[in-house]
Amino acid sequence: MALHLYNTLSGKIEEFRPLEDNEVRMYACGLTVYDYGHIGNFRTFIAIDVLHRFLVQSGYQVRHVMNITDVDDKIIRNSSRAAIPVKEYTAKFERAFLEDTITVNIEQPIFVRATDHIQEMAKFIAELESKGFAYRTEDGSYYFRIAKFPNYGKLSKRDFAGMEDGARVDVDEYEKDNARDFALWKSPKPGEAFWDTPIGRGRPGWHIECSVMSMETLGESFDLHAGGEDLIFPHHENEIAQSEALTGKPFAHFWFHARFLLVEGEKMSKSLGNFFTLRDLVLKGHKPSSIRYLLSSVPYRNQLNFTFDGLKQAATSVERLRNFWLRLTAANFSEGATATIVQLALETVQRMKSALEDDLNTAQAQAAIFDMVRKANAAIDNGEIRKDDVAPLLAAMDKFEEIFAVLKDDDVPKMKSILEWAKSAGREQDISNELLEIVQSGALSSEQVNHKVAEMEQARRARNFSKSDAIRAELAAAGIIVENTKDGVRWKRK
RNA sequence: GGCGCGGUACCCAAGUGGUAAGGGAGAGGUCUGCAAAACCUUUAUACGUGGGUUCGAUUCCCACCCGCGCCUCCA
Repeated sequence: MALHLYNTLSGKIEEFRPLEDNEVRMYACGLTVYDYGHIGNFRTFIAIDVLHRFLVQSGYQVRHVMNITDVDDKIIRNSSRAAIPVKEYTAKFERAFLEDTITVNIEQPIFVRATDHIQEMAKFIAELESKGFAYRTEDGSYYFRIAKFPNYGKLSKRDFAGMEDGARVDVDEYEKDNARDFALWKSPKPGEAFWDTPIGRGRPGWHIECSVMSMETLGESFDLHAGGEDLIFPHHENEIAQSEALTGKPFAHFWFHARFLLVEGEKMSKSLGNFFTLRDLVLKGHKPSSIRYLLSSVPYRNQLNFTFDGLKQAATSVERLRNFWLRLTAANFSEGATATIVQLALETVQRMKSALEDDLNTAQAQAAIFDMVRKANAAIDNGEIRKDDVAPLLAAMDKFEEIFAVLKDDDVPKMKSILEWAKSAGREQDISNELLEIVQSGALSSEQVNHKVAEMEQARRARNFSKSDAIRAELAAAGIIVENTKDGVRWKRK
């Protein structure tokens, strides 16, 4: 079997084959930086990241470009309201977005910024105009002429054939030839930000940036284009129209769309009060690893119901996996190997691979690792695991980690920096006690903890339990949990 | 109205034409100075409702009910 993905363009699950043998060129629509990224954004970005990571794991060279939209109507409006330049307005959110991608362990793509490509966009539009696909209106805006592009609608499966030029005229857009024609370039209204270009003053329409930047970085035809499901129409449909009108070649071959999530069973919206940015959740004391785990646990084409209960469950699940990893690395096993265990590890790797090859079925991949963990834990208890079994089991865990990226415990420093941000951004009132407690567990260095734990062990061996309990309590207060297992003592941060 | 997706145990959530993965939670037990971790057992006569096809359907078809998405900005 090989990787099979649902392709929005064909409406079917297809085998994914890159245009060039070993290289995958993919482009993803990133964030419009007029605000902080919310969990819906990150559900999509994590789905794309899982794809990226799995392609790498499958042996491909991956060239993954993600755009940052740093000019659009909302940005223009908000920045002019705040009376600050566009660039200054977006810089803050752009920085936050880049930090957030690191917070949830997104394998870094090549980021490209819309405002760095304005001149290329103008050139692109000029070429479209010379080929008759674009026209200029009286105010200096440019529109794409849909009637010239017969395939319009092929991605979103819409039929525009019945639409004649001028058949329906939108009163607000009286300058357009056809109501469906979309903006390539917008002339500035008084006071609005603009760029000077050979096609005049103005700013790009929403869709043009992705056509320009993807073709510039990946070529006229590339393998895969990704985004949230809402982008299918009009954004991606329009990108196809512009791009293929210009080049006459197929644009992206695969179209990958992640489904919207629900929050507590309802559509996320500010008015319902269930709208959360990534930072909101961390401030409430939720670990980035829990968030990532929950967001990746439901296959990307299924609706995911994001709940706080689910977030707690995710935290426990991650904990279970981390505990197993610790147990495996800490315990002393006898010499030799047990064939059934080695076999189990190999089967698990295979199960994960098959699951992910099946349109990235993350739920099944997770089920596979949990099956292994349960069986291996039981085997450890029964003394059936020996030294040479550890490496294959760890290898399976590593394969899992390469995709899901939740086992490595670096939550505390990440949460700490978000805590610092909150203080500097005037969000003190949103800092929860849970967050403070977790961050506090990072206060003691590992050396300090090791020292205390050794002291505690000494007291325990001397059966001085009042002293050992006192140390245990002291460490617990500092957010350190000490565990005495059959295999010896170990500790972890809360 | 057009196009599309889904309704599976207490919760989250896979999946299959032959009678239901996984996680969480609950209950009981083992281990343990305490705590934690771990393990074992247990928790869906059954997959929205009603029909149909079939030897057999949760899985296919039809209708209905409910939820969700796109059709204007939105991951």
